[in-house]
Amino acid sequence: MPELPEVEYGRKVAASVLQGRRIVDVHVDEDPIVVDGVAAVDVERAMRGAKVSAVGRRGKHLWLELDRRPWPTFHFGMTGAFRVPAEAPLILEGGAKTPDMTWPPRFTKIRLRTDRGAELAMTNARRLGRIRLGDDPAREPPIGDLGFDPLVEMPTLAEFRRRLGHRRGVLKAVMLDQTFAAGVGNWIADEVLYQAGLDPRRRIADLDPQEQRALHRHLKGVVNKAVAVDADSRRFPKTWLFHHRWGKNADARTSEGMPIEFVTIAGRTTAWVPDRQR
DNA sequence: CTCAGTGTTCAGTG
DNA sequence: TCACTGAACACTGA
Repeated sequence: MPELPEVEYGRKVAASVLQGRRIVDVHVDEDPIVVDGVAAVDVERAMRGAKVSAVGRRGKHLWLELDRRPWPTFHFGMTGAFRVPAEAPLILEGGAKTPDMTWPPRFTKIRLRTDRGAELAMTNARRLGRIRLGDDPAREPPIGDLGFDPLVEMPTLAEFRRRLGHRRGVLKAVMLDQTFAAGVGNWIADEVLYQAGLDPRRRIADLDPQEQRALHRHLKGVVNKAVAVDADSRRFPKTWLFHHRWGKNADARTSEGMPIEFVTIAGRTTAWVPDRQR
């Protein structure tokens, strides 16, 4: 459940179960997603019996704020989600055609239960996710190294321009850089550049003030809108590129009938509309 | 059998 | 130092 809006939805799901509750039982799989010399039992020990005051998020990272240290942190990688029973996942994992409503769901890596009997699971089909422990995760790497979070700490236009001034690279690469804007991933980067009317191959240093303003406005706009609808893509505006970018069809077109091009930039498939992006 | 994918990191090059 | 590329990680279905 990769980008900022999907992770924010995961934060809300976890908070709905955990906030103010005590974790009475937890099972963590011994799996490569548990890293940095941490064993599954270490994560279990950190969580079992602890009371959760809040679920934090910055960019694509989540953590549990407990009444003792260390705190567990979570990253979903290319796939993954926090799940609760009887609630359909936001994104289908493992190439599923229909929502997996079994419990525990396929690809579960962590399961826990609270003093109210509520359950939460973390899934991670492709196992590129990460679980760590930290004494103050928001300030330690990797979370401490992140740039601004566009949902909760979107800079003013003046500050945004100042930060752009420190960057070289092409637009798409800068948008994907987590030390610039935390939580922007492949589809958000493309959506923002599409709405801002900017060619993803352009150099950041070549933007004029109006183009900088468009980038600022649409970054804020796309993230806020996606979060406002709980990252449910069926409720994204019909005009968004998002609805037409998947599958890499040679004849893919926007809602206005403009052809969509697919190129690789910064190592990622980039969907853009030459008729609209300069 | 091959390939790509809503992500990150690391080694190597310029 | 910085920008950039390609590979690696890991899994699944088209």
